[in-house]
Amino acid sequence: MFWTKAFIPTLKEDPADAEIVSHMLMIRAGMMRKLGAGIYTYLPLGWRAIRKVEGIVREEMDRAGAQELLLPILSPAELWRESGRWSEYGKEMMRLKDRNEREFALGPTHEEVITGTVRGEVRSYRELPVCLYQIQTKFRDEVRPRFGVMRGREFTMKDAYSFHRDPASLDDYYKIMHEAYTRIFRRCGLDFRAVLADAGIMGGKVTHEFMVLAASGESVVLSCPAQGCGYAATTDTASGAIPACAVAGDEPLREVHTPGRKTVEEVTAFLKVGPECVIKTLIYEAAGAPVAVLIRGDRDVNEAKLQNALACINIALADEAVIRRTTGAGLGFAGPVGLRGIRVIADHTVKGITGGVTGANKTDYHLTGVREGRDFTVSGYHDLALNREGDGCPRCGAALTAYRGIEVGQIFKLGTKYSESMQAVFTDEDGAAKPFVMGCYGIGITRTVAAAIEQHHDRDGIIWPLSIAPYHVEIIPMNVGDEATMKVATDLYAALGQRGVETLLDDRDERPGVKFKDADLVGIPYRVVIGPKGLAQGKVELKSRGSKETQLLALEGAAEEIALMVRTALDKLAG
RNA sequence: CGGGGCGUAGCGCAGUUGGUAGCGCGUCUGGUUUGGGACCAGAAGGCCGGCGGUUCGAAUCCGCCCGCCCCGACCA
Repeated sequence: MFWTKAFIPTLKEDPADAEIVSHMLMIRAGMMRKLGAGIYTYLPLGWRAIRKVEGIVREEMDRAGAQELLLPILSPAELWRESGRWSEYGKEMMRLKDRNEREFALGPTHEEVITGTVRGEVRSYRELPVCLYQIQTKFRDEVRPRFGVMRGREFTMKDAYSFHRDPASLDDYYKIMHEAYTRIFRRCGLDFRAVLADAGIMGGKVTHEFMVLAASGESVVLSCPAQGCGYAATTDTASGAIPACAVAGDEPLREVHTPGRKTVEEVTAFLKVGPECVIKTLIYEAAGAPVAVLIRGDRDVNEAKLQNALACINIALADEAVIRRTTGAGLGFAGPVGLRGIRVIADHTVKGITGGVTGANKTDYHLTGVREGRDFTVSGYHDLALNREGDGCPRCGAALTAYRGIEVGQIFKLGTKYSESMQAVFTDEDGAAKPFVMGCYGIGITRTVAAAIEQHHDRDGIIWPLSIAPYHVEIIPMNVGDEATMKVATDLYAALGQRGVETLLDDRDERPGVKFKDADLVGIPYRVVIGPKGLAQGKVELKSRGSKETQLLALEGAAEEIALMVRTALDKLAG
């Protein structure tokens, strides 16, 4: 491609509304433009990078035995009612009505559609396992779209669904997919980790997220530094030993006046005790019913764990009216002692507390000297705490360390959640109708591109991994007015093209500085400068983006040499 | 949805006693330049987010709406 013919609108300045590097660079390098919050137009350069990632994903999915198909974006509400997610999915799902007031969803994910597709078509265990995938646009009405393509409302995703005869077959295939994902992200040139995760609304128990390591990542991973342990999990799902606190004195239960002290911070400052003495009491609403959740005052509740403990997806902190109704007190004075007519569950950190501080269920009063077991009991203890750095590894006990990551993929063992609710069954060897055992496997394509930029850039711009770069080589003729220079440039361009090297030739009549700046910004891995310095010796200058040194290549055979370099580097990434 | 901020030329921004709008970059023309975002001269480009109000007069004051960004609860 010749730059003068290409649509690559680069910008000198950072866009005002971009916060993170990948977002700024994708705009500045002319890869995309914003149309609305979380909605982007992909310009040719951005689209090429996206298609590179898609290509790698396709190759690896095919290698793993999956077959590509294309499901519709628009799906009737009926299908979602079958699985229960029409109501369960909540506001995140984009919904619309047709002219006859029939309801539809814009697919945020496709378990229902694929299950509806396979159901009735795959009838025998002999046809299993089967895995189908698509690369397609997904819609999610995110509460807060942000960070460019990282959290968009419309984004490209690869989603695969596998159907199995039994859990053992799913287990085998899950491993194959795990391996395929590892190959994909390695080929994309990413530094990543597979970590244990929470299944959330997808259902199922076993799931891993693939995290690209980046300080700008929205996910936090807790991992075990101990040699040979290997435990790593997102904070949504991580468990870990929380250090016990010294048991406070065994004072009698006493009511104290704590006017206006609502938060743990205010109460502990007022009573001159540590936050670990407080039994924090949060009133949640789970499927409309209030639940009191207790946790030690120095800890926070992990809502993903709470959802699992309550087996309820729609949970939220109750508003003040509900709190008043259930506790008889204003916000900030709830406590488990004497709390009636409401389910009370607690995190393990609450067990055995003596001399504790809790709300008195009476506005402006707290209780001190509270003893678990004597003054109150709970209906169950669960792991509800948000773990953090320093907590003990659940496998080996070593202190966990934390790092941030961008979630680019997730694989799930769904089990029979969808096949059962949607009556998708096959006939097994014994003649019995059984629900498919399912797995599903997602990759955020557009997010992967952004993650790659987060990991590969410098002050001047993007430094593409060769495998996903929009072009392999950029040729910069120093003086486009000079016939000899242009002859060398266009000959090299043609020779590289013949050898399958994707090349961009910056034939703009611009000063060198402008072209160099844009070349750095756009980040094509190899740059060939054709100018008087080299030509005087019959040579061209080759430089890798991101490296300082330039090497001179003899004009003769330059195309051959560059093509070989590109091929070798790509092969190396492909493993 | 709650809290904070912003909407003025393609992009980045200025614009306070209220008097019909400016700077830098980019674009176009001409010239001089040409190894890391050149210089000179000239030019084009604005329903000042929208609607309503106050006023002789509104980018500026008031109200409502829309859009965008950031901070808190979600997920590929």
